[in-house]
This record gives sequence, structure tokens and C-alpha cells, in this order.
Amino acid sequence: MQKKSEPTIHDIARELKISASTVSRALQHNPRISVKTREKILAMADTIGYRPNVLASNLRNKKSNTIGIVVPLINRYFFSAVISGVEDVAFSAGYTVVISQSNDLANKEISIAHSMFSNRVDGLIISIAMEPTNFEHLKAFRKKNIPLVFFDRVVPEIDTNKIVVDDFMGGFRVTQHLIDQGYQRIGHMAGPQNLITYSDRKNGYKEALEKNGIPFDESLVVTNSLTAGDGVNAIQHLMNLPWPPDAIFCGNDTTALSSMIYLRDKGIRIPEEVGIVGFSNEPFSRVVSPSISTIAQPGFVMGQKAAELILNQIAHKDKTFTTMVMPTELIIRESSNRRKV
Amino acid sequence: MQKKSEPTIHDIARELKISASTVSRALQHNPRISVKTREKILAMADTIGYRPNVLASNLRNKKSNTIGIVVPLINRYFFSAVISGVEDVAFSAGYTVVISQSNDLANKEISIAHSMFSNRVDGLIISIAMEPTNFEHLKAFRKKNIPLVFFDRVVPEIDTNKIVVDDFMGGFRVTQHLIDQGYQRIGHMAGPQNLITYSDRKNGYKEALEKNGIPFDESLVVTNSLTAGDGVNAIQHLMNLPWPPDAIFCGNDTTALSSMIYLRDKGIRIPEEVGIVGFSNEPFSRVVSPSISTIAQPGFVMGQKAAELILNQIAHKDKTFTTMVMPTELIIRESSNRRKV
DNA sequence: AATATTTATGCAATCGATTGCACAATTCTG
DNA sequence: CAGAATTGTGCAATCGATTGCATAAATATT
Repeated sequence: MQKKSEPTIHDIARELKISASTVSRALQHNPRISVKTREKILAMADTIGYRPNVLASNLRNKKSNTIGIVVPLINRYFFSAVISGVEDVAFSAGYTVVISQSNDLANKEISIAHSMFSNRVDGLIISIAMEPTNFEHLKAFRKKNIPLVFFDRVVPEIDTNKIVVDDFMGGFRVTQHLIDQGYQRIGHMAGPQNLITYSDRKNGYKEALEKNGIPFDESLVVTNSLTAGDGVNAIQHLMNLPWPPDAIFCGNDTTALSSMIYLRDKGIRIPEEVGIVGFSNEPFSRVVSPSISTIAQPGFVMGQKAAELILNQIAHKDKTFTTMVMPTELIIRESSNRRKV
Repeated sequence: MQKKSEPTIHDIARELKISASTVSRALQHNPRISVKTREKILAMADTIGYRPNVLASNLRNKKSNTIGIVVPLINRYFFSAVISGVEDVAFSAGYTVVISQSNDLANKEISIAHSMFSNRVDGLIISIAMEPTNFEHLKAFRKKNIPLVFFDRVVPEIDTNKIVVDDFMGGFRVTQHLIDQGYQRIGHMAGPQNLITYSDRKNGYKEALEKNGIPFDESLVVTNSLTAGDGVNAIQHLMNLPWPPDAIFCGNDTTALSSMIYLRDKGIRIPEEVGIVGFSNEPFSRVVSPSISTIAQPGFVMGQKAAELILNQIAHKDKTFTTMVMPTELIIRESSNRRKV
């Protein structure tokens, strides 16, 4: 056998004086091939260093056995937990998971989506970036009937499977807790209101105020992208109001942390003078001093369920979709625990 | 045109009464195709909703335009920074980056490597899991001359490109700093000694002791997998010695944090009674109280350089390899700053 | 032993994009 | 205007694995 860069099934077939289709079937454990023939084929494959070419079989089968997952940032605890949940279920089902991160940038997300579209992912699981787009890059998946699942940050106008946490109830619970702690003027750092994740949290906040007869004051709400820097600017702004708040419901733990550092530097005591609650239960929230009250989201389980949804969509091409709502959990720690009992 | 599940270049060609090869060349912007013909083709492609099939072109070109990257854990700051650096360079060069995490498990890493091997990644960038293996799954890449770059945790016996931080000097600097702070009995939480990342750090520790005339005491070294739980067990063990240490050099910030929490619960003052230094500069180390001294690694830049190495290897099939050593930076914070002046 | 049934294998086409080489069409030059 | 050079396009093969249908080989039945 002459020097050839990569052995193929044809090389195995030639060596054994059989046909390539027999080789292929044997490698696939097809019961129509005898055990004896199969063992000869496997041995020859090993001898010549045969390596399956998945590109070829994927093209023939019109299936890549790949699920794409796009998250805003991989090093955020919640998103990495969701990824681990997806991987858990997808790997068990024989799928490769392709992870990409948009860094919360719209054009990055568009580029990633196009790449996954052309690479023929069998399905896409995505939490969209904060920057708004017209979502044509995601509508293309629906048009070609490629399975699509949104998680956490969803696009309401695209009809497909979705899995979210109860952001409304999360915002409501945080605000109710702060009211129960005797805080009377509660501010809110809200994420971009074009994402219903954040508008739901704000709506929960407003509902809790209303239920407790506290008038909603728009000047106590700051809308930003919830970065650490945005948190510093926002807390500065809020504390410089003529009548500053005595508690803040922050849209995520990152801005909660920024607020706490700022307040500590100003000599303002937490939770005695100002209460702080975040969202998403980043690992640091437990270990900082004072520890940060927050809302926990079931990331890993959400990932598992998202993977189950997409696998089901791939297998059955369902035309009916569901939106799963996962419960959140209020975790009370030092930063908002004024009434220690 | 009859209903067909996916339009191909043949459909475009049929509609325009030209050949498919012209369509292909036009879509590739081949200068041999006139602008007029190309515009007609692009318009028809848009009209019929044509989507390139990358599976087919990858098979034909024997190239997947994909770089695989395998890290132990994606939510570790250092690894996510490296990933971002790789993405930055690889995307610009037209490559897709496929990210996988081994969760520090050997069999998971083997499974991932096999999948990437069959999927014909054009190159693999990897930081190996803590669990030891015989590395046959990685040697296979070298055998097929598939570009391979190790970063941080490397396999010395595999001859290929590597990029590491100076772990020896990191360990040396930490230990020298603790000695300069007047600590006299310095313990060390070392990672698995089969990985030279951790054996280098320990060697740096030992060298600093020797340089300062302090005898090395094996009982002050605990070897484990550097998880949070391992950290608790190790600090407990060290503090229960007949003659406990007055400072600890922890193999990572996770175990440094575990140690701090344990000591705080025991009412032991940090850094007055016991000094703590970690490694890897996790974001939480800056914000906990006391803030944790640590070693910073240039993750993003390392990722960029790893990507450059692999792209170069892909382009030139070099037979000579290099090991790049990146400097570390000692960041002194509260946890080891006993002598404030 | 002849026939029927079951098991095992082979041929040829498919998947969809790319490209070398040949040739057609157009433009340039003497 | 004729020949040479350049531009533009088509044919057919390739990439490597899979699989429907036909047929050969082996086994079971009468």
C-alpha cells in the first residue's frame, strides 16, 4: 500500500478484498455483518491507523450531531452552570456541544449565529446579548425549522421553546423582603428594559411597592447594562439624590458588589443604614463581608431541561412550543438582614 | 421548482441555466467570474434561500476551520480569560472555536479528545485535567501531525508547542514575600505533583526556604486536588499539627479562601497571626475581607499567543516547537500584609 | 437432493461543495 | 483582419462515509 495521507474505509476494504460498504456496516455494528468479518475489519482498521471522518458521515446523514450554545459570558456562574447542565444531557445523547460567548455584543452574536447556521448545528440553545437587534439571525433558524431554545434572556416575538426563571416573582420577593426589613425608600438598578428578564424584575419590584401602599418613584430606578462600572455610577447617582434610598434592589450581584464597596468607602453601614440585595447568586456573594443577599437561579437544572427540550425538538420536529418557568429562591444574608430577630 | 428540503448550488445553477461550478466560484468571489454573473447568482441565492453547506466544503477541502480548546473548568477566571484570548485571534483568522471542559476528569478529557479527533479539528489547544492518564488520546494528535498546543498544565513527554507561566518563580516569590513579612513557619497546599504546574510551584517554595536558611519540613506540605473541600481539610490538618504554620502558600485562590473562612471561624486573625497567599487571582480575591494576596497570570494574552502558535502550526506544519514562559505577578493584599510600612 | 428461507455481502448512487483542465468567448495587438 | 492573449465558463472527478436494492452464499425444510 502506497504512502497516503489518511487511510479510509476503502483502504481497509482493499486489504481484506471486500467492499467498502461492508467495512462501513461493520464499523457501525450493523447486525447484517458477521462477527468474524467485523473482527477482521476492526483489526485492520487498528493496524492501518484508520480514523473515521465525521465530516463525511455528517454530510451523508445531513446531521452534524452538534448542539450550539450561545451565552453572553462564560465566566458568569449562572451561565457556566447552564452550560454544564446542557453538556450533561447532550453528551449522554451522543451530541457534541459547541459553546460560544457573545460578550453581550449584538454583532458578535450575529456572527456566531451565522457560523452555527452554516455549520449545520442540529439545534441552538441561546441566551441573547444585552444589545438589541432585529433578531433576523435567529429568525433564520425558525425559517429553516432548525430547533431553537431560548433560556433566561428570550425573544418574545420568536415562537419556540423557552426556559426562564420567574423574574417577576424574584423582583417581587426581593422588594417584599426589603419592606419587611423596614426599608422605606427602595431603589432599583434595572438592566436594559428591552429584555423581558429585566423588565419582569422591575415589574415585580413595582408590584411589591404597590401591594404595600408605597408610591412608585421613577427617580429611584436606574437603567443600565449592569456592569461593575455601571453599578458604581448608579449607586453614586442614587445616593446623591435629594432624598436618597435606604435600600437597593440590584439587577445582578456584580452591581450589588459595586454598591457595597462604594457605600463601605463612604462609611455608610450595611445593612443598618442601607440594605442591598442582588440577583444570580454569584459565588463571591457568600464570602464577601457583609455577605450579599441575592436570588438564586437553578442554572444546572435549567441547562438540563433546555437540552431535553432541544433533543425532543430535534427528534420530533414538534410544532407546538412551551415556555418553562423555573422558580427562584431568595437567599437572605447579611447585606439586607437589618432585623436579626 | 419542486418542493425540496434545502436548496443547493445546483438549484441556483438550474434557475440561471449555468453550471454549478460557476455558482460555487461566484460564491467564493473567484475573480474568474464576471461581476455581472456573480450578482445574478447572489440575487438568486437570496431569492431561493440558499444556505452554504459547510459540511460539504469542509469535506472537500479536508479542513474544518475549527480549533478545539479543552480546559478543566470554564468558570475559572484564568481559563475563561485564556478562552477569550484564543477566540479573539482565532475568529479574526476565520476559525470557529469549539470549547469543551473536562471538569478535571481524565475520562471526560479522553472522550472530548476523541470527539475532536474524529471531527477533524484543525488544531487543539488544551490544559490537561488533574487526573493522570497515559495521554494516548493526545499522542494520537501528534501521530497524525494535527497541531497541538498545551497551555498551563502540559504533558512534558509530548513534544509540541507549549505556553506556561513561570510557576517556579511564582512559588519562589510568594514564599520570599511571606518570609519578608516575618512569617517563620510556612506551609504549602500543593496540587497533584504529577502536573509540573504544581511541582514547579512547590520547587519555588522550597528554593525560597533554602535561600533563606529555613529547613524544608515535609509535614508542612499537603498535596490534594485544590478543591474548596480539600482546602478545608488541609487547613484543618495543618492547624492541628503540634507546631502549626504561621503562613500558608495555597496552590490556588479557592483553597486560600477556604483557609481564610476556616481561620476566621476559629477566631484566628489574618494576617496578624497567620498569613495567606493564593494563586491565580480569581476576581473574588480582591473583594473578600481581608482581600487575598495572590499571583496573577496573564490569561488573555496567553490565549492570544496560544492561538497564534496553533495558527502558525496549521499554516506551516513546523517540526520545531517552542515553550513560551510568561511572567507572573505577585499581588500583595491584606491577607499577607503584616508589615504595613 | 431439491427447494425455500435466511443471512451476508456488493454495486452504484448519494450527500453538496470544490477545482483542474479543457474549451469557448472576448479583448488586445501588430 | 488575423492571430495571440486574456477572461469566463463547463465537464467531470473528487472528498469519504452511508445505504437501497440486488444478488450471492449459507442454512433450514421437505
